[in-house]
Amino acid sequence: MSAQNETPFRYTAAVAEELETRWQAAWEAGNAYRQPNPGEPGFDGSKPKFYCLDMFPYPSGAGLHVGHPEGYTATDILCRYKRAKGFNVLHPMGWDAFGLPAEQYAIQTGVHPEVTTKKAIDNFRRQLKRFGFSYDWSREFATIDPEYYRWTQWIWLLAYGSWFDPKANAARPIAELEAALAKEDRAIAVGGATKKWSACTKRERQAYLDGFRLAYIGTQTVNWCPKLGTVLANEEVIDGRSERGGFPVVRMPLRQWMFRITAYADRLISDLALIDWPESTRTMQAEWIGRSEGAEIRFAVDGESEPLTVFTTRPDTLFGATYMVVAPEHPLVTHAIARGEGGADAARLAEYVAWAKNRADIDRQEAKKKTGVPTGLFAVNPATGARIPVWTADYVLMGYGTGAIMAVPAHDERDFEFAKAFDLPVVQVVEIAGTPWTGEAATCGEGRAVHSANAATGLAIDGLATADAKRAVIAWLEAKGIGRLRVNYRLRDWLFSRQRYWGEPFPVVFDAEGCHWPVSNAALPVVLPALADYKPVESDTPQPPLAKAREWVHTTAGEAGVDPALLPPGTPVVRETNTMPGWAGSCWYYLRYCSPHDSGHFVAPEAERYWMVSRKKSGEPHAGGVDLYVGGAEHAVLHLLYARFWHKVLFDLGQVSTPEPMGKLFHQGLITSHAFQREDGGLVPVDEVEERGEGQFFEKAGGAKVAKIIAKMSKSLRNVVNPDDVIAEYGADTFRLYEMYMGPLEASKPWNTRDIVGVFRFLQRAWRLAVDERTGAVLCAAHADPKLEKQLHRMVAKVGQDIESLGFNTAIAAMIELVNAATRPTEMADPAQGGLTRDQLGRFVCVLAPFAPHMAEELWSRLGFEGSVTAAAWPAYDPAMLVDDEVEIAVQVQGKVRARIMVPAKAPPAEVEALTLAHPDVIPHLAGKQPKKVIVVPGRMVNVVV
RNA sequence: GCCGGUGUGGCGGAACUGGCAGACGCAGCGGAUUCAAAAUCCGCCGGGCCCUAAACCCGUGCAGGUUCGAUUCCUGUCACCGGCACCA
Repeated sequence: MSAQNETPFRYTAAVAEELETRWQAAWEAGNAYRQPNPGEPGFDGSKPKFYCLDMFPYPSGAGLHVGHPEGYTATDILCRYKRAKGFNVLHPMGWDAFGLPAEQYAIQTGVHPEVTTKKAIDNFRRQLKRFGFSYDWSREFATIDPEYYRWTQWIWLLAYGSWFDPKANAARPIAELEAALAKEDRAIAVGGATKKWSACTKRERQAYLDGFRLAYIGTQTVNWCPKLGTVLANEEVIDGRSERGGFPVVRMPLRQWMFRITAYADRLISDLALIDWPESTRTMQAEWIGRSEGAEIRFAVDGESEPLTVFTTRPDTLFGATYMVVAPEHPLVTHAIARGEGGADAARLAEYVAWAKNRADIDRQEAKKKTGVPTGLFAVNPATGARIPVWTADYVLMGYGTGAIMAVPAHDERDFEFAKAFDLPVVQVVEIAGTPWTGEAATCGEGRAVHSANAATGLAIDGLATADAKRAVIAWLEAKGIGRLRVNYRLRDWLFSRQRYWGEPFPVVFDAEGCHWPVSNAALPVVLPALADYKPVESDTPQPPLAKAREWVHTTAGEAGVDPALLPPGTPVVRETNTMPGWAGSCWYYLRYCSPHDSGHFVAPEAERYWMVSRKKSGEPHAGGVDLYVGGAEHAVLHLLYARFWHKVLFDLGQVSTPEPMGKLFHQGLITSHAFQREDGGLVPVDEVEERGEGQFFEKAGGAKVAKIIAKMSKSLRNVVNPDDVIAEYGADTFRLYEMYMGPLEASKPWNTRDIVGVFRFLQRAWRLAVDERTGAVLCAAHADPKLEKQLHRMVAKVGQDIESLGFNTAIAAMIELVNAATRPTEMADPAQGGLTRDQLGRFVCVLAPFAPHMAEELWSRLGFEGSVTAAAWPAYDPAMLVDDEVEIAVQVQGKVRARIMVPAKAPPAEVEALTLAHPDVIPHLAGKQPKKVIVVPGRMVNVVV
């Protein structure tokens, strides 16, 4: 007799597959997860709301990997639980489909990105649906949908039409600024001179306003990646290489569209305090923005009309500034070369600058040996009055501060190293307790000022602590008019153009004079033209592929949709051929989900107010809108910073209700895998290794011993797990359960296929509690076992708490414990004896439902309960059931457990003490001595100290 | 170098605000059932000492400290992971 015949109704992969696809179809047909908006039929305004968002995926051609369903399962469990607890739940899904990853895949396969992307989306959708996630698919969209990117362009135009008003510390329409300039006929800087607004040309006015727009065009030193054929944002460059692909990046000046994110630097830092985000991510953002407080000091330079301005965080060390350094790109270096002070030095200087410019960032970082040459110029230290040399060196970066420093070798390691290398003077001006000055090394940190007084200049700070010395020097600088307090940021403006095809076109055109004109909102979207040859141009200079769409590029103002009030319709114009970066669409997609089909607004105001406005327990409004945002930590300073910036612009302009987009953020941990490592550190793919004996691994070829290590999943290591395979072998419910049972959601943890069977067996046991494997009949206990009833209450309470704190692994453990306790022995006279009653099974199934929704729905239906388990309320528990009448407590003597006793839970300490001291296992350890002290922790333990 | 995080059985992990270390799962071992196997059910499962058991001792990276009591708090230290990195 075969096993199949004995237990034909066992829960197997085939059974799982059948019931999972059947229920998925039923849920879809019944719109089980459709969440209406306020004002729509079926909307229940009496319920609280919960907006739970997953980071939407890039639909790559490789399909879903096991990391995607980790976060998605977690949010699905939470959303199902919240629905059962009576919330209106917004839980949408969509596709982040523009940008480099999708485009690179298209280039690899030689198929147009539109085709590959749509195919990839279909595949991702199919895979996600197979997991049974409870998304409201009626809200689905992709960032490549013209009806979506129409609003991406609209938001860009909004930023283009705005400026940052420092007085309001907020964005304002640029029309207000323009009106004020015209009304007051203000004099503005044009070229080197100033001119009245009324006397300025169109182009001059535009250039001036471009200095204020939040989305502006300007010439910047950009990161050009020849291999990718595009420029990249600072955030996309890691150690001089592209974040995507790891290709070298060079820096070059280019006229590009930018976002004035630096205007928001302060608010982007300070508002981090308002949101419930992981500390690590907030720290990373704060460090990326890099606020530092210090002073700006202007040094007079011999023979130069303009002073040399530096930024320093240590103005208190001004007396120790013995030389100055400017970046090789600094304009003063050009002057110095032209002036040729010091004869032969001019040639050396020019040579050094050329060398430094061509030196890749990577080389700069590797060789930290200081290099530099004197400019031949001299500046005056305003504190000492001394003439100090001005050098140029590539350890000073043009992109930070003013691109120039005052060097204080005594108290800065880099300056010290440089001074030693080129024999420049070193003067100690700070005495630091615990770090005596030897002259052998720089002493860094705070202390007291020394050798810092000069009667001639009137500055004397000797003896002052660093903080006071800073204040004193700044006050002196301000009085002298040669410096001031200054806050500096590491953050640069955000480069927003890409020389790629697969992105949103900019809704802007240029006239013959090179002036830019916005496409009017009514003419949106500016649709990405179909282009057969979309490949990026691998070159040393940027060449956007869209330039190849000649008919599209060369058009008229009227054709392009420029407001006739701005430009006559017949004016010949060219379209912008750069496209927006992949980040554009993900900057605001969470808003679109609130009203994805609204054709009149980027988000319907009423929907935005309903879904995005939350209140804290105290009743005050929360700064952030989305109640829970779950995704990987790799976007900590990219997507998550950009989205905050866009949201703040929209907030300032009255388009959204909250200053922050995401109230609570959670990063799921990385799912890693195994790989094998040779003694020399080289990694060996898993399929080239065999196990001989217990935990001993050897390379198949050569037989060298290798060690099993944890590594990221990668194609080259052939340790990538495909979710489809796992679902085929065990079903979606098992997959969901396995990923949630692996460990804490936030921890990175290794995939171990062998362990999956554990949760599969749990589901089989749960099934067996309700279904007779031999007959398929429903099986229920006739009478409730009081002990099991109590455990069921505890399980309901524990799982509910654990879901709210995202502790899914322990929640599952609690369910397993209950099922183990309720499991019947193999040989049972009457299957209706033991196990759980129908009522108990119903409650268990409700708790199981968020985790394994398909099995839960099937059991719910088989047990004959009304409706769908997806609509059932979360079971109540009786708090009285959570406490025991009698508890076992540990009895310790000198902190060591010597006995265990059963006592009533509410036994008075004196009684416990008496029981303890009389205990036969305790008496020998007292050794006849009188206990000094007895500590009783009610319900837990008792400790006797002798 | 700086910042953040993590170190618990053979493995993944559990342990609420300091209170019985190792829940739950995997692997392993033993038993019941079976002609046999699978499946199922029951039991054991950190180390030492020991024929076995009781008892005892050790044990949460390492070394100290605070405490009646430390995986949990403090100091130092090592290792690994992530981020930043000539940022003035």
